[in-house]
Amino acid sequence: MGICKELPMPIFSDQEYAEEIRLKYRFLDLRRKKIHENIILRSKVISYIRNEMTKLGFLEFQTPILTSSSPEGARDFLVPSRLNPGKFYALPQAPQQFKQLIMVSGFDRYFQIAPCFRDEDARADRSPGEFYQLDLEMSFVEQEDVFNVVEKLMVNTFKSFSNKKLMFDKFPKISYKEAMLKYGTDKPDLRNPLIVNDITEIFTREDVSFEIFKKLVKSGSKVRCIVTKNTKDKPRSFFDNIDKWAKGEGASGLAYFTFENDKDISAKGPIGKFFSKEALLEIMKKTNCEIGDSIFMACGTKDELEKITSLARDKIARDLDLIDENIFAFCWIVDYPMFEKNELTNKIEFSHNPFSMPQGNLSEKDLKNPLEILAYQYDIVCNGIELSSGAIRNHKPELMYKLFSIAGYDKNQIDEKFSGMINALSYGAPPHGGIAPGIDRIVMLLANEKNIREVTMFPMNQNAQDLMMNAPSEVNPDQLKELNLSLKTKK
RNA sequence: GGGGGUGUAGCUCAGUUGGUUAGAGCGAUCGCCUGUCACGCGAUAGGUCGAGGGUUCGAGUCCCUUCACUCCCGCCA
Repeated sequence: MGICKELPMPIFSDQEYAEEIRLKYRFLDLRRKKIHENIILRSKVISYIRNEMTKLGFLEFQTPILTSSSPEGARDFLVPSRLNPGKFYALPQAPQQFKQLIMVSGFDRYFQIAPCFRDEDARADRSPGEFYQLDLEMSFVEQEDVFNVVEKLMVNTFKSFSNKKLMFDKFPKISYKEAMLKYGTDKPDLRNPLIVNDITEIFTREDVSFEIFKKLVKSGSKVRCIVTKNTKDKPRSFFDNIDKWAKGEGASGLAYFTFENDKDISAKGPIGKFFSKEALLEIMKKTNCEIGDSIFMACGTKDELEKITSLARDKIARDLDLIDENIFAFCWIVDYPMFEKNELTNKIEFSHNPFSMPQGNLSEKDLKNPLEILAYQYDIVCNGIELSSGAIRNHKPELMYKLFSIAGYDKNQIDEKFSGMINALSYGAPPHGGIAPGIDRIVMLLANEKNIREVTMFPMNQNAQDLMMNAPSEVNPDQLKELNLSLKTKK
C-alpha cells in the first residue's frame, strides 16, 4: 500500500457529504460501501443484459463516436476537424441513424450499450453531457414485437436484481392522450393511485355559482380535479398547505372541498357553498368518489392544467403517504402524436422522432389535419421515470418527404441533412423499429437511488464539469491554431 | 436564462434579540492503555465564518452584490 495523507472525507461512514468533495475525490468516494456496491451492481446488470440480448439473437455492434451534427433534437457536442478546416464532427446524441442503416444492411437484430452525448442541462435523473442506452433495433417487426422483447428483458432484469415486486408482469398500455389527462404527464407513476378527471362541464351548470371558475370556463379554460379518498378528517392545514404549495408552483391555487352527508349531501370547505346537491352528485358520479372524500380543483389552459395536476398528484400522494416504495410499476405510453403546434411560433413541429412511422394509411385529407396523425412511437415508464422511447421507423422515403414538408422542410433540405439515411431507404429497406432503454436509469431504479450520479463511476457535476479531472479545460494556443480555431474572449 | 435551498475546523454540524477569546462530535498528530476490529483514556494542532461591499461603537448573525454546490422550471425530437 502507498502512504496515505489525511483524508478529505471519511470512508467508513454512511454520512452524507457535499457533492463537490465527493466528485473531486471520486476515487475515495468510490471506496465507500454503498456506492461501491452500486457500481458493482451496474457492472452485473450490464453483463446480464448483454447476455440476455445475445441469447435472444441480437448482435452487438459499435457505431461511430465522431459523426455529423443533426438538425433536430438536443444540442450537439462539436469536435473540430484538423484535416478539414472549418468543419466539425458531432458526438452522437444516439446511434439513431446508424442503427437504421444496420437494419438496411441486413443485420436483423442489433443492440449496443451505447454512449449518447447531449449538450443539455442536467437533472437528478439526467447526467449532463453523456449517458448510456441499451440501443436496439429489429427488422420485419411491428410495435408488439418490440414490446415483447423489451418487456421480457425488463421483467427478467428487475426480478433478478431487486427484491421489489412488479406491479404488472404484463405492462399496461396507456395512450399519450389518456396519460396527459389522467396523470398530467406522459411519464406517470402508477404506484400513485390518484387520478385526474375533467369536470369542466360542471362549471356550465346553473346551480353552480363558483364565479371565478365559471368565468374562466366561459372563455375557454378547463377544470380538472384530483379526488382523495376518505380525507374528511384531515385538518384544515392539510388542505390549505396544498393550496399554498400550488400557488408556489405558479398555479392559481387548488380549490377544494370535502363531500359530506350531514342530513343531506353537502360540500365542506371555503367554496363548498357554491355547489348544489345535484351538482355534487354529478361530480361524485364523474369522478367516482364517495362521501368522506375530498376534491382538489384547478382551472386553466390545457398546458397549465397538465403541469399542475401532474405535480399535485405527486405532492398529494406524498402528503398522504400513498406510494408503495417496494413496487416497480411499469407501463407503456403509446400513440404519440406525430406533430404538435409550437404555441409561440404557431408552427407545426415534429413532436418526437421525425423518423417514426405514422399510423394508418394516410390520405391527403389526413395530411391536412397533421395534428390528428398518431405515430408508432412509444415510451416505457417505471415509477414515474422515463426509461426509454422508441418507434417503428418510417422506411418509406416518399412518405418521409410528405411528413417533413408538413414541418416546413423541403425535399432539398432533407436530402442534404439526411442524405445517408434517405439514400439507404431507397434501396429496399426492411420495415424496422426499436427502442433504447436508459442504462443509468435502470440501474438507478434497481439500486434504489434518486440521483443518477450514485450509479455513475465518474460523473460530472450539474454544470457539466469533471471536478476530479478538471474538464472542460482551456487548451494551449498551438492546439487551437492547428484546428484553425480562434476564441472570442468573453466579456 | 429564471426560481428555491445550502455554504462556520479535514468531515458532519451547533452558534440566542448583533456583544468580549466562534464551539461540539468524528478525523489528524503525539503519548498512555489494550486479544483489538466504529476500541478506551489524555494532550496538541487545526477557522479569511464562501468572497466583496455596506449599516453599526461592535457583524458568523442585519442589508446589498457576487461565487460555488444542489433541486426545480425552461431545455432534453
